[in-house]
Amino acid sequence: MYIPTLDAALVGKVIAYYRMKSGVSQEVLSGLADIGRSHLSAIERGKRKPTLETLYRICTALNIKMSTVIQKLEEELEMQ
Amino acid sequence: MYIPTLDAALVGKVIAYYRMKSGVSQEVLSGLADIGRSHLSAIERGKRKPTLETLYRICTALNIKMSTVIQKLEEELEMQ
DNA sequence: CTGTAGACTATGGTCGACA
DNA sequence: CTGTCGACCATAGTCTACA
Repeated sequence: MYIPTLDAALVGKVIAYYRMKSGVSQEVLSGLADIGRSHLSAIERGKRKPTLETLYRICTALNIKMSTVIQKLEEELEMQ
Repeated sequence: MYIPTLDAALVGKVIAYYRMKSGVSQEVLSGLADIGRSHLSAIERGKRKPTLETLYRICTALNIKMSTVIQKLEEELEMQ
């Protein structure tokens, strides 16, 4: 069973979408979620994939559910 | 804004739940998901937290959606 | 405000062996 | 079948600085 790797660009796209929807900058979000700003930048650009922990912190800071973000991600994945 | 760390034990509990529901051993699942068995063992016991990538591989191998697992996790988190 | 880069640290992940 | 350990390697994540 071959499983393709998770598309980092899609993950970043979805996270950026919800951040912008909340109208907050990377700077502010990274501060709220307590993660490095340059790292958040890398995640949104698909240069890095977050751990579940990091996704959790981002979602909590944005006051949205992880499942909401994951569902959006799954929709994007299906479109590929 | 203080965000508590994600409870690794809960994450492991949920993953173990869905693995057992599928009736597959850690050995088989780690093989299907192409991740190390000792690492899967550590995740289920809450000794380590997976990356989004790893969760994705596990869910794909179990033929379930990540969002399903995340929702279950969120239910558990709310109960705490 | 965001992208990038470098240097570094922490931890996720692999593999083999054994209870 | 699962837990654990040790040695390693890979990459997530931090921080500073500058375009």
